[in-house]
Amino acid sequence: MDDHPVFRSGLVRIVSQVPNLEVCGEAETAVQAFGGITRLNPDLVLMDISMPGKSGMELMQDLHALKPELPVLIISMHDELLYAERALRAGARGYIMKQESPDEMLAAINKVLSGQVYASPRTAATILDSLSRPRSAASTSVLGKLTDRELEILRLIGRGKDTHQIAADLHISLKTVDTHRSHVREKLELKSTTELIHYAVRWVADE
Amino acid sequence: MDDHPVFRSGLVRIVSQVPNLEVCGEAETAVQAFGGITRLNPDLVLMDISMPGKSGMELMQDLHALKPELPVLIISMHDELLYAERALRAGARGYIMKQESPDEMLAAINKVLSGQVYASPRTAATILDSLSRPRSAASTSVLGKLTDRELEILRLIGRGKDTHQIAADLHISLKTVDTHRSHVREKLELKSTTELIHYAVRWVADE
DNA sequence: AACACATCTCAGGATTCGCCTGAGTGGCAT
DNA sequence: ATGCCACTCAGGCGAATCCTGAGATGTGTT
Repeated sequence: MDDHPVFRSGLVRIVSQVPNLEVCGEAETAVQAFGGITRLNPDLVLMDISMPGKSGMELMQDLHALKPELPVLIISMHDELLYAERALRAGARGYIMKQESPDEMLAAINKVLSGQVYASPRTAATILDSLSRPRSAASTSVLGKLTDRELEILRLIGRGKDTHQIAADLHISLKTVDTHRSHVREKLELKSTTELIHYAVRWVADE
Repeated sequence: MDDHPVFRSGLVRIVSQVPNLEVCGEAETAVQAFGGITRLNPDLVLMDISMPGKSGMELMQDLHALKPELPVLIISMHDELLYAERALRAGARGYIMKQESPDEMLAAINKVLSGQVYASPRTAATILDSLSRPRSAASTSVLGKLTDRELEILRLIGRGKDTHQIAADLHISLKTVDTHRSHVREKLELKSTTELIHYAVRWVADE
């Protein structure tokens, strides 16, 4: 699943070239993906987590709750260790970046299919490192203190969305978005709304 | 040029399917692209620009300085009118989003190849609208429409100051700052406060 | 099983903020 | 002198924000 048709086309081609692999379905949105997965019952799901509207992370969690044994490989466009860790924690079996070569993509796919977990060496090293030092790092950055939902809202704020749009996108109450905003402001020690937006925009700018 | 090999692969396939189109080279980085373009002398360049990094924008300008007549179609992952306008101003002949379908990609490519400028209907409408308002011919940018005071306010907003701080800094009434803000919003056609801050922060970021 | 804890969700009320209308002053050009 | 523009500010109304509190769910602990 990916909301970039051309990228998806390229990925399908790469996967199809391998004899024992076959693409049984594609999806552009979270709902399409969910429907397709329940209907087609695939052996593996390739998923981009940076998608418009619904959070890919949320879909990841729902999917994992529905089919815990279904391996999912996350294909992300950002090199965020933060995302990788959260994705794996949400039940993903692998995390790879869009920048990677087709060969590396196939390697990741095969590894996940065989039951192993895939992560780039750098990602793996950092995650293992953070596990060995549970509390000291306290998350390399203040952003680590934020929950998945809070991080998602911060990202949407950074993209220029106001509270109403965010509520609509996430299908939750305006009041809920409000609460998340407050928590983000509190955790990040931002005094005003302006500072919050300022921080969010700058953070999103250097994803 | 794109730093996502799989996306590039998909794009190459789509372009290759059209009889009279041929891909003569690919590049992953700016330097590769520059070398390839001077060596292969293509009729058209398809380029992804990761705007936040700003390097794509600079490359666009350099490229245009080197070969002003070479048409460039920007493929961006951002649905940002601000980016589209900047890209076209930097010499690009078209601006399309990664979310678009292969058909739309081909339509854009053909349009640019035939010498026309491509932009999505929404993007085109906004840009044309801004051009249809005569105003001072001296202003190459929408920012030119702003008065000195308004520009100053916008800069302070971009630095993360809220209305109260700005009023204090400038030793004027909160209401006056309020009025300036309204005028800025009006001239820049920004719908909400969030968009205003969003615009301001990014403008300040690449002063 | 019982418990504490975190997360996500939402509401009500107090307050502030943003937005719109209107308006006064001073500079500058025709 | 007149018109235009930039800058300044106030009042009022609706909207957004901030704070407090709280229910539901899931997770991990004892």
